Amino acid sequence: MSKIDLKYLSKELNLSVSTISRALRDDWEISEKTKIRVRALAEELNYTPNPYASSLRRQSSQTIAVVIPEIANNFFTLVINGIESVAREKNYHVLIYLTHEDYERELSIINYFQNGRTDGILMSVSVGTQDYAHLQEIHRNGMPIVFFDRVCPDIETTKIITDDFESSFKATEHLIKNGCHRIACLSMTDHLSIEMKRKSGYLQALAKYDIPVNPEWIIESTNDDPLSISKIRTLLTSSRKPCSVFATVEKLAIHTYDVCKELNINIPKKLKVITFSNLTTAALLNPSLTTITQPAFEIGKQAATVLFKHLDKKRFAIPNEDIILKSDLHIRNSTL
Amino acid sequence: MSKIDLKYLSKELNLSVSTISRALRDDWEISEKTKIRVRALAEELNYTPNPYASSLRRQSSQTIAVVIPEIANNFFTLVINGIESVAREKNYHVLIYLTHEDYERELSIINYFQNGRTDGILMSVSVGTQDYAHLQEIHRNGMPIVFFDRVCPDIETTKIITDDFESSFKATEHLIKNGCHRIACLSMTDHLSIEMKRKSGYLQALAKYDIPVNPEWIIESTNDDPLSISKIRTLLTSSRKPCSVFATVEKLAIHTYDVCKELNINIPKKLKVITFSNLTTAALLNPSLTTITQPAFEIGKQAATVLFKHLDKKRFAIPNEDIILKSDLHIRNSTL
DNA sequence: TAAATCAACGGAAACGTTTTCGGAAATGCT
DNA sequence: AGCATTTCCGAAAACGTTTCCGTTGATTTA
Repeated sequence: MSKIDLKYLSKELNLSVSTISRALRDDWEISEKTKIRVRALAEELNYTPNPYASSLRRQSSQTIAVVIPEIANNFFTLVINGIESVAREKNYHVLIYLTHEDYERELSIINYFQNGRTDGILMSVSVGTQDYAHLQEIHRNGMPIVFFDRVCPDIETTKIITDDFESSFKATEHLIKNGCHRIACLSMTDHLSIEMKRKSGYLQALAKYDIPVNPEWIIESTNDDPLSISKIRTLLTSSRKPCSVFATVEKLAIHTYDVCKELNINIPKKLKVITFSNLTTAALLNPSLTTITQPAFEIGKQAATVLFKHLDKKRFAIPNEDIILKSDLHIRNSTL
Repeated sequence: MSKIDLKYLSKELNLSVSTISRALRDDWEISEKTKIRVRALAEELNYTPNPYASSLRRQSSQTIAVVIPEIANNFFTLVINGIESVAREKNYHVLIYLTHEDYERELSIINYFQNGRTDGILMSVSVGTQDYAHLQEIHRNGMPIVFFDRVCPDIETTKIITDDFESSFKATEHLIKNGCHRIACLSMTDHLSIEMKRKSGYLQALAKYDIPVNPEWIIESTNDDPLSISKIRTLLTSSRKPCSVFATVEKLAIHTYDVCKELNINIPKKLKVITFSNLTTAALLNPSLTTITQPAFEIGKQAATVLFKHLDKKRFAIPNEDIILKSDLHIRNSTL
């Protein structure tokens, strides 16, 4: 096939290019009769408009960008599913960018967006970023952003989050009520909003039950897996070891399982484990894993919905508010 | 910020638009002195070219599309990671489209691509498609496609696959050698190339050991989870039940675990399970799951590499060949 | 020294849409 | 009938790049 564009259709039908264009967009200035003719031929030749010409002229790309730290992670894939479910309905396209938790990558990705490649951004910031200037700038320049889960609190936009403080509190309380007072907390970093909230939920629960805080049991890890594992190994072999672990991210709980297997530490007898996780196989693990599960699909859906509400009607400014969804606590054998 | 484009830069520097454009692309017709001036200002004002204008003019989008059945699946996310690792290096953007295993969706997605939105396609076909006309057509129209895992054999292009027949044969043989002759085979559909190969590996192994085939033990499922589960339940409660299960896809093995838990069937004592899977937690399951693991990241990397070899040099036609990577058999407790 | 080459840049067309503006024909109104 | 609307459509500008082609002044060549 040679390429078929509006010009070709117009030649074929003895109509002007503009008439064709309007007929296809169902403009009221075009008679029903010609609309039908045009549509018929367009259908027959399988005409599809050139998205770049269209985007250039309309100054809108019909595309949204999703910026996430990683993709081999059930939480984020479910979020993507949620986003995609509404993007598809709106006939938008979804660009996915991975920061790999790295600040430099995040920076260069955001820079890509300076010139209209995308109509809006849905984002979860990476652990590596401590400076939000790049986000501030692109937001100031008028690019709509909606954050989810790992948000940037200083930017005036909607953030879709979960009740991290409360569920961390509950999780820790759950461990305490099961008779465990020596609770370690495994987290990634201190710079993420969610990590801070989760940790303070943990601390608050300890405080409520007058349990002293042991700083050695508060582990801060990075994205470096071997390092995390060795930190966990050190923790579990120290003379003053904890009897349970509260992990703020799934990966650290999995590492804990690995280390326990290696060291022959029985879960839950010697160590109880609870974690934030969207693992589909949590119930099938040995032992089944107690999790705090975020409504990931719903998070993606809500984030996309807010963004599209703005994209549909530009007059609707994205409100500066937090939308807080509830996580579920699934009690399983790892905390028995 | 007002938008800064070539025109703005040209006004600012008293140069023509074309000179600016060429200076930024490091054209040899521009003197080093002006190049430096132009670059300096562009840098200072953080100029980024409008991708749509550029794509429209150059008739190339710097974008590749990845079409996969689903994303909440470790195999595909690892493939995406592989693809992204090379796309990033080439400064290409990655659009991701999900078919949800549905033929209609796949059709409409492929139709999106008729007009230059993407420079090439990396694809794994969905279980729902039995007619490849849409793929044939877009390929005939000159769109580069590279298939991976679930390929379309009739299209003359490169396909990145794994040694499905051999590893299925080995997997089945592994069960046989562990003393199990009543082996069921759980698969998704008969229409996918990989499913056929996996099943024939299974059949061939049975044949080698003179084990009769029991058609009731060859279950064909769909993407409908409840249906799959009920089929598995029926299988495991029938009077003539198998003593082991070979699953061609991860999800069916997980369903099997679920059903066994529900019915209190001990794995591996009453039922052995082996499956194709990229689950990160396979070793932590109860019992740990024996898997055939495909080199997913490498598959993505190779697929992207072949595509970019063509995109870099159009004279390099994508060869019509199969690139076969090896899967690994990880023997764990579920087949003890 | 005249012609030819060359380096460095500008003008304008082109990519395929969308949209503004305007105009001819058809229709409605008094 | 005469005028004002309305209906339907075409011409052309615009979106921001890239690239073809031309131009100018300087340098080289015969």
